[in-house]
Amino acid sequence: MDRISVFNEYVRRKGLKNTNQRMVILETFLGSKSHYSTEDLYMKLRKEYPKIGYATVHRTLKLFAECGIAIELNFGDGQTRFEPLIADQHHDHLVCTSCGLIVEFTETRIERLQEQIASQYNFKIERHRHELYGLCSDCAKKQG
Amino acid sequence: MDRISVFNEYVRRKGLKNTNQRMVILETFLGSKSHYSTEDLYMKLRKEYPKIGYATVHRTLKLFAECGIAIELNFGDGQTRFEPLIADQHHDHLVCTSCGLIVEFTETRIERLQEQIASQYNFKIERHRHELYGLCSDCAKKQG
DNA sequence: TTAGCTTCTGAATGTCATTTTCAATATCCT
DNA sequence: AGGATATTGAAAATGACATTCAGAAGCTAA
Repeated sequence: MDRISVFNEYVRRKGLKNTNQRMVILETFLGSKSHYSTEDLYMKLRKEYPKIGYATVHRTLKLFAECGIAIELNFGDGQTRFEPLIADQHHDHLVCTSCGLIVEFTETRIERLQEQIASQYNFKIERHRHELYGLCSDCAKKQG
Repeated sequence: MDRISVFNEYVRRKGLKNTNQRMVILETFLGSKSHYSTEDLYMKLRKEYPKIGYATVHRTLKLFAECGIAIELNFGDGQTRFEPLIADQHHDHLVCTSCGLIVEFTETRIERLQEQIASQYNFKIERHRHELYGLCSDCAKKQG
């Protein structure tokens, strides 16, 4: 089931309504590989739909996270970012602390070790966050 | 060098001053295993030192992070927490999403894999964040 | 020790992302 | 279509964090 269907399904099940704004936001959100903050997406949408409200964008992004087609990311810069999520395609992030570049990685060996740790402590893991912060190759060159 | 000395050293080197409030905050901060938010520590201190200000607690915690005797943690609940840090004793966290329990873990195999990933992408890692979210054994029992 | 300079403190205020409110509007169901 | 209910967008509220400022306290040199 694609993400648009997942969203529609969720909206129906919850007795919510399917509005133009939500569709427009969804399409724009899915049609990019970016990690949008509310601000980012709002600015992008405003070019084509000047009447759209900031609060609507924000509420809709939260809704995406709620229904599982997006996840909230928080890299500690005081801005929550939202990332379109593909079912069963988990990944983690490398974040350049200089230019803000975000690179995704997956490492199944780490995932397995996580499970071991969880069972050691009798935790039932729901999700995790794993971020590596440092300089990307370009910034490392520039800044020594 | 213990953490009090590290702090005093830092204060001296930076031309800052050694005040009563800072000492009181430092002692309380180090004398607990908690992961304090500014609010938490402020409330705790207030019992014994009612005149201490929120801003002072907050500024001092930032100072601890600055001089390396604490790190800022962010578990995505909108509150920055500060953790007393022991030099060379890095660890990551298991966080119970139900009761808020925080358990620390270390796993050198994961650390090694991280380094491999970083070099794959030509990143120069400065720090990382690795958190596993889920239910602790108690909450898992209670909530099924 | 004191004078004099600098930093610190605490209360108040500012800032910024996010959330809520509310009246007008749009959607959905029958 | 009619009517109940959710949504929208502008504005205001919230909450964590940061800054300001005047008075207080720490530091340094003589």
